[in-house]
Amino acid sequence: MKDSIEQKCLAKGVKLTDQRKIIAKVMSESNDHPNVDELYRRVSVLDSKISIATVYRTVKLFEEAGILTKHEFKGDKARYEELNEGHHDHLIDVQSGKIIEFVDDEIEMLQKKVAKKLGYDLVDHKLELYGVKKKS
Amino acid sequence: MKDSIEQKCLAKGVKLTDQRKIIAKVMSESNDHPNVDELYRRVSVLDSKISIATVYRTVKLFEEAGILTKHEFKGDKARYEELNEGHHDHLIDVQSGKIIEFVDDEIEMLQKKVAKKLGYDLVDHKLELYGVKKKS
DNA sequence: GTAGATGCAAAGTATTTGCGACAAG
DNA sequence: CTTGTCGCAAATACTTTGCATCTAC
Repeated sequence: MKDSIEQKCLAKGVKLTDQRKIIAKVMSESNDHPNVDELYRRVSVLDSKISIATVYRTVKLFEEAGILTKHEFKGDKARYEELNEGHHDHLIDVQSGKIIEFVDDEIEMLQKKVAKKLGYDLVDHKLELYGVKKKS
Repeated sequence: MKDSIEQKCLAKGVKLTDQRKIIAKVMSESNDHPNVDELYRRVSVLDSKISIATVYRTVKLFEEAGILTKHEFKGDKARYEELNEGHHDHLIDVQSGKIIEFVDDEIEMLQKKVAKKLGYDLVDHKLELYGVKKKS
C-alpha cells in the first residue's frame, strides 16, 4: 500500500526520479490536505536541495496522472490529497479550519440524477460543506 | 428590481459612487458569471476611466455585503454572480464551458443532514457538477 | 467638512517557464 | 544515448495596497 504511488507511476509510464519518490512518500504519509508550501516544507526535510518549482511540477503531473487530487476551498490556497478508490467529500469547520471527510451515497446518487435530468453525464463533481460545531 | 443592488448598498450603508453604480448595473444585467477581467471590460464601455483596482475593490466589497457571490470553478479564474434569494448550484459543461444553474431541494436537505450527523450546523456549501452532454 | 473612494503604479502572492546541467530508462 | 527532469532565476497571472487626490453624504 505504502508504495502505491510509485506503482501508479510505473503503470502510467511516469519516470520515477528521486524527487518524485520523495514527494510521493510525503503525500502518502500525509493524512491532511497540504498546500504546496507545506508540502515543500515537508519534502525539504528529506531533501533540502529539492526546489519548489519541482514540487509544483510534480503535483500537477500527479494530478494529471490521477494520483493526487487538488482542492480549492473557499479563500484558501490549493491543497492536495492522495486519490484513492474510495471517493469522499469534505466538510470544513469554518472556525478551526479542520477538514472532515465524509461519504454519502445518497447525495452521490442524486447528483447523477440531477445531471441526467439536465441532459448530462456526470464526469466529476465538487461538494464542500462549511459548518460550525453544533453547540447542543 | 433593476436597482436592487443600489438599494442593498443603501441598506448596508455602502457609499454609492458612480463607479459602484456602474459595476452594480453591469452585474445586474449580466446573466452569465463574468470574471473580473470580463467585468472590467464591460464596465469600461460605460466609463473608460474606471480602474481595474476599483473593480477588484468593489466586487470584494459587494461580496462581503452579500450582494455578489464568488465562484471558483475548476481551473478557471474567479467569477462573480449577483446573489438573489433563490439559491442555486451549478453544472459546468466541460466541453463548452457553459454553466447551467439548477436547484435541488433534496440535495440541499441531505447536505444539512450530513453536516448534522457530523456534529455541525451548515453555514455554507459549494456544489458543482461537471458533465458532458448525453449523447442519447 | 470629513471619512471614505478612486486612479495609478508599485508590491504581493501563487504558479509557470526558459535554459543549461543532469539523470532515468 | 536520448528524452525528459531538475534547479535556478526570471516571467507571468491575478490581486492587493500606498499615496495623493477627489467625492458622497
